Amino acid sequence: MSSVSKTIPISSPYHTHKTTSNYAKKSHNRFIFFKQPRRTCLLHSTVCVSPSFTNTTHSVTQNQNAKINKFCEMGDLRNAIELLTKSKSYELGLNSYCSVLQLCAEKKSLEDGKRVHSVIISNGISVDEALGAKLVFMYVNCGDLVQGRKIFDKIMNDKVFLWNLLMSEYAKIGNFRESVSLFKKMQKLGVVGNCYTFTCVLKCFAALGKVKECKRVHGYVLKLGFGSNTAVVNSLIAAYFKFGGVESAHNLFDELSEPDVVSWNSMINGCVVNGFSGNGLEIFIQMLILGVEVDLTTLVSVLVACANIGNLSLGRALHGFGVKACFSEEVVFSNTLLDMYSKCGNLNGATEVFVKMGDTTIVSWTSIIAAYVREGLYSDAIGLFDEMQSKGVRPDIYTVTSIVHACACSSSLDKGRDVHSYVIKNGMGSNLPVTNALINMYAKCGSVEEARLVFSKIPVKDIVSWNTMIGGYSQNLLPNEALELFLDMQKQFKPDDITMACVLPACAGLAALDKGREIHGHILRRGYFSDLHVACALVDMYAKCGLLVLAQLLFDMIPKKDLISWTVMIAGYGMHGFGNEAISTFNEMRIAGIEPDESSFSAILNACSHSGLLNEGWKFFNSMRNECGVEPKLEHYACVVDLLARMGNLSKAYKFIESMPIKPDTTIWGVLLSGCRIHHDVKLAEKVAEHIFELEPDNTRYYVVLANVYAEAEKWEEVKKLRKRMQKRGFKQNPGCSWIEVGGKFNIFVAGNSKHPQAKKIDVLLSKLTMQMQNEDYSSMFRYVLINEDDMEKEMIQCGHSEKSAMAFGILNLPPGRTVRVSKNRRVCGDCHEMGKFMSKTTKMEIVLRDSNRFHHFKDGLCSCRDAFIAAMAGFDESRESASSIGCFLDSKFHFCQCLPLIMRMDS
DNA sequence: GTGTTTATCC
Repeated sequence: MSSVSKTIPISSPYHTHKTTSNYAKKSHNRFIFFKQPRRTCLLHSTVCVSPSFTNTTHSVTQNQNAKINKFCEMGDLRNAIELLTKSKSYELGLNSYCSVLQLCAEKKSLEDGKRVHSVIISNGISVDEALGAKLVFMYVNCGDLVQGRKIFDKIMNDKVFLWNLLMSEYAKIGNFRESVSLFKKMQKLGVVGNCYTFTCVLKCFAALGKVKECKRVHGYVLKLGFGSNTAVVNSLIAAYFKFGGVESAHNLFDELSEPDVVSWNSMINGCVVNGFSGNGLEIFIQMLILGVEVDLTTLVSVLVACANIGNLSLGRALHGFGVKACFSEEVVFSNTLLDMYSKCGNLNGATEVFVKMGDTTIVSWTSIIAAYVREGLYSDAIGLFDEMQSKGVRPDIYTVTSIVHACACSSSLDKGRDVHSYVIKNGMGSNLPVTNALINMYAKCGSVEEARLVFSKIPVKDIVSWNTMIGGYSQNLLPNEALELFLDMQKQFKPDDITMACVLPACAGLAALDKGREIHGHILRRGYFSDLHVACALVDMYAKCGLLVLAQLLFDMIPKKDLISWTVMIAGYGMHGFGNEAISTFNEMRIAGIEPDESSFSAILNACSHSGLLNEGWKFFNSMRNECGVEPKLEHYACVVDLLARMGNLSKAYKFIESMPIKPDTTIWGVLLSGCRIHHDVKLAEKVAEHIFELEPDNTRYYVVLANVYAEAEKWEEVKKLRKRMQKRGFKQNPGCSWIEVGGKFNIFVAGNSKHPQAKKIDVLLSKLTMQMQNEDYSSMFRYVLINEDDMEKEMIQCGHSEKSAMAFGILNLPPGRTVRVSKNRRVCGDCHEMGKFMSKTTKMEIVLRDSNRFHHFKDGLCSCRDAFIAAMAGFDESRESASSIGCFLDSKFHFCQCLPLIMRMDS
């Protein structure tokens, strides 16, 4: 780096055009810049055309042949062919045909070549080795590989150069198999290869992923004495890098007596491709120190290295370097440069390069589109994509992948579908990056069915396909599907760190602690904890499975915590009711120099809600915009309304909602409605409810809340009216359900269903405990009279007390000292909440109950949710009012997945 | 020799 800036005065790359040529001359004595030499014709120098004059009339023949040769020498193909065609067969020597064919080949004129060939045929010339070779060369060089091969097979030439020609031609079109099979045939016939043969065959074996064959060729090459041939060793270096043999490649390079620019480039590129960009840069600097010539390839590789490690300053220097070396007109240079700026986070630089480009290719467009996507400017990226197409540039797989990603990130489902049909129409449907991006797009846009459809149609899936689909299920709150797919995947693939990060949220969603622990073991064995994504997902999983202490322990083990890790921990404390711990963690984060974002403010405000910390909540809310420049969203306003309403500041909460700069949704009004219920404000409740019914007339849950408000005020007429209004809408609710994992097996208790094998034992225990509770006057906690059961639909009122049964099952089946961990898909009912406390006191067992909103730790007759809230709500179960009152009223993203665990046995 | 796909939090 320093050597670059010492020798080259770096000014802005954009202002160097005028002085370019002068500067290039000046720097010539230190660095030699050159563009790649044009591929010279190999055959021109190696083919000896035997001058065989077998025909009669010496002077005429000589005359015609000499004229043709003269035309050929001057490159006048038209006249050469004209003369050839006009001449009589006996006037022409083989030499003339060869010369004309050679010129056709050089001019890449297949039409003319074919004409010469037909003249040869009609003249009845027998094609000898030399003429045959020329014909093959002409056809191959003019792009007709098939015809060339046909003639080659007829003449069976033993000249190496023809074999090399065909091999390299097949390699060029990507038919490495054919190239390799020619090599094998050649060996069978005893044709000894030369350096061109081996460079080509190494390339082919490397491309085919044949490690063993490459090593065999390596040995063969040494035996034949090509071990010090720079070109051959260069191919060996490239081959070893291809298989990750970084050390072998280095050894080969070190032993090279005369490394050329290709050797250096191979080393740099090999390092960069294998993830050692830093080493690549070091080698480049070595090159500069030694004064080795630097070419376009070198610059391109080094720019990629800069992009990989985000070294913008070196990238800029190389920009100037390249401009001075006259590479600015090279599309490849500009494309790489563009991408470097983008990957180093400098969109302006990337855009400037793009705008100033003379010629652009599909790569340029893809790079600039990817640059916008990288910056989160999705609609601009989509706009560029459309502009590109309107200019007649057809998107390829790379472009499509990038734009599908943009659709995924901006939830542009319709555009995504458009691109999908383009993919199908253009036969890109079998490209894995494309299909994987499509799966991701559908999943991110919430259309899991379409995602699954694309996934199912892939015949050979890679690990990205599996990870994407598993993650898609997790994100769409389908943890059972995610875990099921995770099991399927393991039949074919070893999960990697990304798989872990994709599947852990599913464990968290189901509170599947045993499965989570199993995955944790996997993570430890494979050393995945060092990955931040994995570590955060693990902390989150343990927090959501109720093991807050373990979550905290793991969190402390994360060496470099980022915003997400802090947010996970803050949210973890919050959902367990540790508001003060959440606050101190939040403060610690800020001291660590990490600026909070929307999500971390959600986490801390929710934590305040769960712990009823009104003043603190206000403080955080105000600091959002004022100190941190984060614009509050609906979820943040909802937390403040929750805090105000819970504390009885109902009119203040109402005014707060009215003053909101964004339109309040039903959640916000619903939170206030719940507050009205707790504080028995019928009038305000009616007013608030009308706002809700206007916004969401079909959401019956708020009718239920209002019905409870009326019932508690004994306004039975109003309850009746409301019930009629509700019946018109219809009322449906999923069953309440609780589950407990014992010995890796899920035991599910559905409300009102007593089909569990241990139902009798559970009933006996619960009856016994209920009796004890009544004796100890626990029932006095139930202050409210329930709405008359006959008045309301039965299923609406029935709680079924599934959590009670699950807790009882845990007590009966777990050894003493173990914590009973129960999860519920809805809010805990007040009755069961009291039972939980009582159980923890009489059995001396700790019970952790996760409801749809938060955790309740029952210990020694107390609950972590603090019973201040219980007094206001006791006796009301969640089936009558789902935005109930333990903890906060909120139904935000903060809530747990409300799915039931369908997989009964999780052991794989 | 340049460009593309998967993950953690609220």
